[in-house]
Amino acid sequence: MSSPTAERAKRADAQRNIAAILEAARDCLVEDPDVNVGEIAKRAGVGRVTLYGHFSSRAELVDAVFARTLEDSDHALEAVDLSGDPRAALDRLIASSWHIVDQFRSLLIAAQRSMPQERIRATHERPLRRISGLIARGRDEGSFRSDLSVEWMVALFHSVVHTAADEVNAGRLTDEDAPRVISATLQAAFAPTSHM
Amino acid sequence: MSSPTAERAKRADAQRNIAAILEAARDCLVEDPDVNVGEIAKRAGVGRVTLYGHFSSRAELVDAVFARTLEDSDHALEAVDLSGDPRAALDRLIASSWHIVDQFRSLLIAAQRSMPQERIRATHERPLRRISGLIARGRDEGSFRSDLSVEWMVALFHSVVHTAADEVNAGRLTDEDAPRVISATLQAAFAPTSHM
DNA sequence: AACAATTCGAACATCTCTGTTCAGGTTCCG
DNA sequence: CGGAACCTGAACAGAGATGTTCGAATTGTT
Repeated sequence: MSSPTAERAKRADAQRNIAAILEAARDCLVEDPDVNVGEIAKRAGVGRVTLYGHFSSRAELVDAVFARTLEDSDHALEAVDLSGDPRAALDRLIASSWHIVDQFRSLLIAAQRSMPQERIRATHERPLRRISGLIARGRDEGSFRSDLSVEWMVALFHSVVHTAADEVNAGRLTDEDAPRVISATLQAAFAPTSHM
Repeated sequence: MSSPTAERAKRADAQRNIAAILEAARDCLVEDPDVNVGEIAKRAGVGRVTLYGHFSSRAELVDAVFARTLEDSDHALEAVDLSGDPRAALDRLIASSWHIVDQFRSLLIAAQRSMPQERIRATHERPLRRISGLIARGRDEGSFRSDLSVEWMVALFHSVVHTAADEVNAGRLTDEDAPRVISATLQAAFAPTSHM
């Protein structure tokens, strides 16, 4: 039954350990982007050697955690209704994106230190497309300005949400205020220019 | 003549070397925030031991380079006329800040990896005050919106300029377009809300 | 029960970087 | 010119981290 190329299914305990390692790695990396492999193994309740048996290098582990997190995030974003008035949709997207970014800010830093830029970008592709799609539609319908490139507006979206996360982290902004502030900023930045 | 607390003046060759090290360190850190001490010494045309004779640790050297760069930047910003229409002043400030941030983006990363957050913030104090002052005045005069905190607007200023630098670095924005895009973004984000 | 897959810790090999020591040479400064 | 300050390269010590090897024990699968 097993095709020549298909690897034999892992044993149950191996699968459990892999899952535990991924979960522990995510937790550890969120706390400290420079956490070492030993710490991750310990938190996963597993020997360091076992970890290396499943992930041949630290970079590979970080990549796996990062990719999986982006997948999860994209799945969460799938539930957001992006139809209707683009401005309202933008607010909904902000509300949902905010917590995700805030939560995994440190994980992104870890990724930036061990993964090539293109790989990080590629991993972001699907969530990026959601934002990009909404912005493009908003422009077409005249709800958003057209004198700035979609790419820039996407970058701005990212940037503003991230900045809010940093400000919360620094104690200069509260958790509850963040979505409102982000929204007030982006809605103004995206609005069509009056004098055209 | 030398007071008890005053250190004896360094010898001329020592002063030259210190200057060479600072300059080399700035160049190296701009190219690679993780550059090692040996590389910096080599570029300064000096032995590693000599470097450690003047800076007792890598962190101290990074701090010195960073502080000096911020000083230089602040001095450059001093020439910018921040009086008159706040909107026009903002544009002038953007034009001047843009190149500085673009140039020393990598240096900031190096600082973030070896200096405590408060120290980085403290080093930014003077340039930060310029921005903050302009924004406050613009708000008072009704040129800028008042429904967002000055702190947030300052953070946004930083963030947008930085994002532009990243986008240029990634090839998604050209060097010449950057100031215009930054300005178009910030002016919109700072403008008073119409429906108040 | 038997076999293979998996795990374990401890030890090992390496690498890279930081920071120090030393002994001898060079440069400055009065 | 004489002494102190300074520089030098090489070598050393040490901290961490990654990744590997080993033999023995354990656990899943059939």
